[in-house]
Amino acid sequence: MPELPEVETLRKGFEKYVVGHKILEVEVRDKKLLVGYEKYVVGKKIIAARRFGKGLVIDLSNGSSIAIHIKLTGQFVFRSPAVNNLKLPKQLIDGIPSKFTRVIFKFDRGAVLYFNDVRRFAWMKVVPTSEVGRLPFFAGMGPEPFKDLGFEYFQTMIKKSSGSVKSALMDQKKIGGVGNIYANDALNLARIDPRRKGAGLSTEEIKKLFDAVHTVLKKGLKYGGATEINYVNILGLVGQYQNHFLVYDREGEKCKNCGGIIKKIKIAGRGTYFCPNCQV
DNA sequence: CGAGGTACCTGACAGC
DNA sequence: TGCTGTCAGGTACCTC
Repeated sequence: MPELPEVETLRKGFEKYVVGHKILEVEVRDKKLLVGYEKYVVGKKIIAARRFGKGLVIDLSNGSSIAIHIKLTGQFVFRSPAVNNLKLPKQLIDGIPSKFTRVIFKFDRGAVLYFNDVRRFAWMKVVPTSEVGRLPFFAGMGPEPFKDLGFEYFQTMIKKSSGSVKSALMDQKKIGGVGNIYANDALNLARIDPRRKGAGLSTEEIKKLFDAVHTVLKKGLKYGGATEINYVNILGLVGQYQNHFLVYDREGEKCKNCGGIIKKIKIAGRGTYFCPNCQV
């Protein structure tokens, strides 16, 4: 699912292919998105693509930005004469535009950016670039791995949380960017039972977890993210991290660490996978 | 304030 | 075949 590695992979794609293009036309097919804001983006050039946690920010040449959260099923797929000449592997999503295409950005030089979203959970907001940080989602977000998440803060945060350690990892207000997949895998790598209360973890365990969070996110980035439902990068290609899950979506299979059988339970309403044998 | 539950939305899939 | 029910996941919002 779109978590830090997936959104970062998408952001890199924007940087490589979309930045520099000028928006000539916007076709909004879903009335929930961008309606009334077309005038702020048409005729403007895309100058940067930034990421905050699982959020994406596209900066425009007129001092406006498009803040985006692709939620569960949002996809951005870029096409241009140059991209069409690339020899892309046969894992392309098919049918763009499709009935799930919600917005189409038409650029100069024959380029097009499709925004697809099956479940329509995604949001897209146009705001002055200087005010992106005031949008509630960004304003409330905690520090994020590889950026400003320090161990001292992480340790304090985990120890004072009253719920399960897994819920704490997934709380965007506590840490930005970690979702269900990477929380499950990080806890397996740190050999910690996801049901445990954060307050009950030792400093040593918290250090292992801190390192594990970074390790699994890095691995996710290396494989271009995970495609569980329909995440794709800017070219429409699926990620590969799902082939390297430690425990996520592997109920009944063997733990890669100890060979124990992976179990699935629910924690705070979320599917939770762990190895009862080595995660204690 | 914090943590848990649920709505949001729709396709996939299991079971009848 | 086709219908019904359940599940999935990130966040907003409500409730305790």
